[in-house]
Amino acid sequence: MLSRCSNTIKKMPELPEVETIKRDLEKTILGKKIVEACIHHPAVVREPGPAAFKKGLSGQKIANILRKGKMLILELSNGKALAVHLKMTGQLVYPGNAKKSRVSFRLSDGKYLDFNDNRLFGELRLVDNWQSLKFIRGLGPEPSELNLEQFKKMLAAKKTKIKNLLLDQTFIAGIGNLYAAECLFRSRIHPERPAASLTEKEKEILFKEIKQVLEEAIRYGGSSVDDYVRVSGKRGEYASHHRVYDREDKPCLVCRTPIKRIVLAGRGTYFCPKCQR
DNA sequence: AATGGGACCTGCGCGC
DNA sequence: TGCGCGCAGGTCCCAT
Repeated sequence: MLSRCSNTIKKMPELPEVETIKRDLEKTILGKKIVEACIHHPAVVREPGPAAFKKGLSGQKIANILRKGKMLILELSNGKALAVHLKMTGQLVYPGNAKKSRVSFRLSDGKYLDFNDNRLFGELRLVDNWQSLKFIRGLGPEPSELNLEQFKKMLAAKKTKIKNLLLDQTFIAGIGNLYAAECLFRSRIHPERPAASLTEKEKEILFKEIKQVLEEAIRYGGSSVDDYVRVSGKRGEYASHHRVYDREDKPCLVCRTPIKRIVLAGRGTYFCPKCQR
């Protein structure tokens, strides 16, 4: 039997974590100017080239900060935007030390905003028009902007497994592997159920749980399982509220049945085989 | 057309 | 004790 310790699990920031970072950034760096971008590892700068990236950022005020799904957008005073995707191990830390960062931004207050990213999956893009980014254009609706009727319509005729659908950013924005597991557990829905097979009642419950879990996680500052930290470097406090994620073989918190782990869409999927049908 | 799997990466736990 | 393998996951891309 494979056993996984919880600290081997890498978890990327999902909607609640990125939203927490967005709010932290609003409190700390909004309105400040980027004096200089120091690129320590060019791989994370996806567009444009390093020179144009530095030039386009230099002297620009951070005018507005938005989140779209798991993507952060920093709108700049020159009309361009810095789009940031943290992927799995990306972090934005302020004030940083500019030492282990992939890119650090020296701000007008003399401090650094560090972009850290062990695994180099993260993406920084300086663009003229963030709305036209392919990822943004493909994004499904934000859970918070969705009503029940729309959600029901979206599920209709979908034969895909419900878990896979929740992970699909073009279907709904911001849910990742951890929150998909938590939402389905609380809704008592088996992750492999074809989406369209959910009863009206189940669709209502799932809709409600998605909103509730995400809101709750935001209130706790997100889930720090491994790499995710808040802008201050502090951990999010939601992980202790997880009920099913990363609990393989541990007793279900409702019925004591051992939690099962299967692989769906290449992702570890945790569920209670008794509660979730 | 929808679905699935590999690539991209690195750090860490575990097995030998 | 030490080393190397396999796994973790979001998104893109390609094959079926």
